[in-house]
Amino acid sequence: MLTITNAEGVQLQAKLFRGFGDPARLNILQVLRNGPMTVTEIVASTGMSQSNTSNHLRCLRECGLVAAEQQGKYALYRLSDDRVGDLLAMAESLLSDVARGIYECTRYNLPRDISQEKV
Amino acid sequence: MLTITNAEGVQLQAKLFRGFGDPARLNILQVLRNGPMTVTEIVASTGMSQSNTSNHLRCLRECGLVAAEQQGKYALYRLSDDRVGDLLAMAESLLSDVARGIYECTRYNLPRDISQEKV
DNA sequence: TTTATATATCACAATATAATGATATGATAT
DNA sequence: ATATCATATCATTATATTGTGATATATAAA
Repeated sequence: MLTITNAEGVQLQAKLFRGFGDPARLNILQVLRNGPMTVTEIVASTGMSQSNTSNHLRCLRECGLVAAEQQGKYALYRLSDDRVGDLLAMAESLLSDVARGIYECTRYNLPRDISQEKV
Repeated sequence: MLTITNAEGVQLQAKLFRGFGDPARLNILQVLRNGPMTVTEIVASTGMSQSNTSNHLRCLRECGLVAAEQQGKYALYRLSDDRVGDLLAMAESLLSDVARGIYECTRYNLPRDISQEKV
C-alpha cells in the first residue's frame, strides 16, 4: 500500500503543478493536445532545441503527464490522461479572468534590475 | 482590449501554474479551501514563518489566486474563485493515479548527492 | 502616548531550475 | 559494416526562486 502523509501530498501536488509551471513544458503539453507526436515533430512545433525538448519530455514522462511509445526509431508522445487536458482547459478559463493579475505578479519573474549595478 | 499572443498566453499560463507549483503556496491554498483565514491563522496552520507566508501571500494575491480584505488590524484571505479549488481537486484526482510517477520524477528536485563531495 | 499585535517589505544567502553544447545510444538504410 | 537519422544523457553555466532576519507600517489596547 502506498501511504501518503499530508506533507508528502502537498509536495507531490506541487511537483505535479510544476510539470505545468514552465513555459517550455507547457508548450509541449499544449502542442500534444492536438494528438500524439514524435519528438522531431514536437521540436518543430515548439522551436525548442532537441536536447532541451528531450530533457523536458523526460520530466513530463516521469511525472506521469505524458506517455511515450517507441515506434521503430521514433518515440511517439501523448498526454497520459484526459485530465491533463482538462486541467489545461480549466486553467485557461481561470486565466481569462485573472490574466491582468498575473501580468502584475511581481515577487518572482522580475526582470533583473541592472540600472544600479557596478561596472 | 487586452490582446494576448500565443507565446504570451503560454507564459501567463505557466505563471498561473507556478502559483500552484510551490509547496509553500500550495499549502496556503489548501488551507484556504476550508474557508477564509487571517495571516496569523495561516501561519499557525502551515507552520511557516510570518515573513515567508506574507511573501507567498503577496505572490498569490498579485496572481489573482487569493483575495484579501482588511478587517481592522487583520487581513482576511480567501481563494479568489471557485475554479482555484476545482483545479486543486482535479489535480488531486489526477495525482491519485500518477502518484508513483511523480515520486520517481528525477530531472528536478533531486536530493543533492554529497557522497563524492570534497572535504 | 507608549506598548503590543498584525502584517508587509526588502536585501541577502542558499538553493533549485533551465538552456546549451558535446556526446552517447540505438534503429534503419545503403 | 558504415553512415545517417532520432532520441537520450550529462556536465556546465546562467538564471530564477526560496527562505531568513531585520525592519517598517499600521491598528488597537493599556
